[in-house]
Amino acid sequence: MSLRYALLALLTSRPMTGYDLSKHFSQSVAHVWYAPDSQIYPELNRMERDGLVDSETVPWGPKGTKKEYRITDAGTAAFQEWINEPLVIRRQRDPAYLKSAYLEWADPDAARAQLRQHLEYWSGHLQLLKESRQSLIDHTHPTLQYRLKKFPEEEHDRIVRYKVFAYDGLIDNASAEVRWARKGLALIDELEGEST
Amino acid sequence: MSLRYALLALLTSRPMTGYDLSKHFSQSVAHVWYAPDSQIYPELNRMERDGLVDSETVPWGPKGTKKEYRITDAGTAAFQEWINEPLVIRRQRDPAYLKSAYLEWADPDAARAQLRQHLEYWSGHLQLLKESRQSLIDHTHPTLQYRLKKFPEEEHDRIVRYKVFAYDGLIDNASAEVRWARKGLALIDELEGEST
DNA sequence: CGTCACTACCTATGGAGATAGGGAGTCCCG
DNA sequence: CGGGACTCCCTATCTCCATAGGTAGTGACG
Repeated sequence: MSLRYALLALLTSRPMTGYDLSKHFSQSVAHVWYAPDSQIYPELNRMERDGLVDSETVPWGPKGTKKEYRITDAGTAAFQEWINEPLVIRRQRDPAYLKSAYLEWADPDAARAQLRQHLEYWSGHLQLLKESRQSLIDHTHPTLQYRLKKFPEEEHDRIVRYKVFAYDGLIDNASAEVRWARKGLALIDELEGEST
Repeated sequence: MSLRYALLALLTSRPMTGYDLSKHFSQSVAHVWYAPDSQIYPELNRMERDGLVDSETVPWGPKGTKKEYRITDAGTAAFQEWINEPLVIRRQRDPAYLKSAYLEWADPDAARAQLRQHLEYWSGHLQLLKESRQSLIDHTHPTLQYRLKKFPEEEHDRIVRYKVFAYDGLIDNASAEVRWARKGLALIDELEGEST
């Protein structure tokens, strides 16, 4: 059910089409949550049925139209209720760690390739997270700008600091992954001899 | 499909019943992978159908029987093939971070309760991880003992070090979560005033 | 006027995972 | 010998999520 609230969260900043939301989920917000459009469109329909969002059909070009979704009061209330609810603890289940616990069965070069892959993915991710964090701090983050307009100036610092806090956690996690992969590569070199 | 390989991984140490495997998944191995028995039993049946495991019905008490699963050569081969395959990168998707990015909408006490919950969960988890890591190092880890018996002495250090490496990564992650939760609690105190 | 990247919206399908049960046997303790 | 905790095996159901498609309009470029 988190997808629903992730959508509501985005819609608290401004009205958007399903396509806009989908873009966000595969770009900036993807650090916090991700969903393909095949999940988003049906969910938006359900949310409209449940009265959490309103849709307005707006013209787009000579013949086309698009549906812009706007959060309703009921939607805002539902979002706020969710944010105050106790956490649902998610078991973390990463195949990378499962594999790493049995690396003695692996071909050293395959193991190296995997750790390099892990390193590459998390380094890139870390870079993006750092850039997003910075764009929050200097208020160049696009969604943040829409969001801040809805709040008085004296609230801005508070809003930004919570978001930076979230990114700090994500950055710490990503850094740990990068460190871990590097350590693994060194370990393989030590136990199996230098790479070929 | 990771469940299948997690099961094979455990069965490389010794034959087990579905119940044994289920116990492992909710106890020691739960740090790396988790599955409820409702997933395990059907998967074992499919694995037997696919020839990755053999089952032997052994008597248990006067009337009862139990089915002990043993990995086959085909199973070992499949496991090894999997371990050498490139990683399937998993997007991390933790509702705790989604919520934390919108904490300005939350009631401060609810936010505090959530972070305390996060802190408690990860502190406990961290403790368990550290204990498991130690039991690997001093060879008191139960599954490890079975596993080492199957390998010559000179391999033991290598096997243990890979497992410790996996745990080191998990411990680093859990530590990051603990740090993050503490930082969040301090942030709320700073922004909203001390807790009531 | 064609084509190409992009915007916009949607469906089908299947696997994974969580939750919630059921039913039968064992073993020990009081 | 009865009750309770535990062992053992299994099914049903529902949500989530990923993958892989499909259709139609837009706007810019050559």
